Amino acid sequence: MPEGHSVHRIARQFERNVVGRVVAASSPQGRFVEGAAVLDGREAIEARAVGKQMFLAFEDDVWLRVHLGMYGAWDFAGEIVVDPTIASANGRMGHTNQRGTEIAPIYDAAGENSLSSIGAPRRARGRVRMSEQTTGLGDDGAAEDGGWPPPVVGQVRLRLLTDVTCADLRGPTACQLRTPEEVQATIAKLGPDPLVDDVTEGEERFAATVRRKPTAIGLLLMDQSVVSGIGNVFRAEMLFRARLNPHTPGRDVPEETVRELWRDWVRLLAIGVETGQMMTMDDLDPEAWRRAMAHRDDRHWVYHRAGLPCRVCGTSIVLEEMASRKLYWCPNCQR
DNA sequence: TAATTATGACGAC
DNA sequence: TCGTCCTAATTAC
Repeated sequence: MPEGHSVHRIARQFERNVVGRVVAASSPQGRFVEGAAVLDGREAIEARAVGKQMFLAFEDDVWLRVHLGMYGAWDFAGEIVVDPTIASANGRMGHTNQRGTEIAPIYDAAGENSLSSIGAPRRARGRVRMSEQTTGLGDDGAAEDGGWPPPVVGQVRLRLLTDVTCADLRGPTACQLRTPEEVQATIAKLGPDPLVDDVTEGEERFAATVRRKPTAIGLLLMDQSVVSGIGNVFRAEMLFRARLNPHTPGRDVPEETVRELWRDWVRLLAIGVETGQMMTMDDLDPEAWRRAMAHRDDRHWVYHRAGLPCRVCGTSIVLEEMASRKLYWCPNCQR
């Protein structure tokens, strides 16, 4: 269930571990057999993330488009080269379960220590799930059942295998082959992504769009044609950080506030890509930061805090449905 | 063991 | 505004 930061991290994993290699592709689940057959034996050329979508280019202009939707995830296994940028925040790579507990760290080749945070990319042996969910792999994170390739567990739509790395895709909303033109068309419909587009241009585009719409800002932030990569968590948090009422029509949001929203997204996305977590409470003292990183419940201003006192004013956080998604906000702070 | 939940998005009314 | 699709962890019973 990733928002934009996760998809960018996944694309980096593909760049590190799959791009430049020939893949063996299969669809153990059986629902992408024809597509996998086309990919099989091709070299991966490029990995690109835009908003919540990832595009993998293969030889001969064959592109794979993947959208994880609510439940999708990539599981990496085998020898995994870890991007030092990605590994830096936690000192090791891994993702969090619902409680925010670090799980499935990658272990080094000796299977002993988790990766250190500094230095060149390193090879590791183990597994990593590229989403925010727990893997059920166990806390030791080891994939030491010996066999290669790893046994298929559950519903694997697509398996991409290099000589040393295994990437399993499960539960995606979209997994399809596309032509370069189709990829371009898809990307063209998306709003600016701070990690793809020039941030200044992005700000102009975002501000111009928002300022001419009568639609509630709470809806606009989730609209991928307005801005790419924001999901339900970042939406709620950004609105609180801006002290903005989610129901304010886009065109009524002060220009400077709209621009501040964009700049906030630039900042939060960068933090998200570095840490792998949606840390929306910055300006914390070291102890509070540690707590926030360790426990998901300590990480947000309003998300998932219905009925709890606002961290700023004590008012009970409201939960309401907006376009059939849960929206959390403080009716006192966000006027 | 079953029900619930989830960080998405699309299409039919 | 609904229903639908996709999967697995967590919670309820």
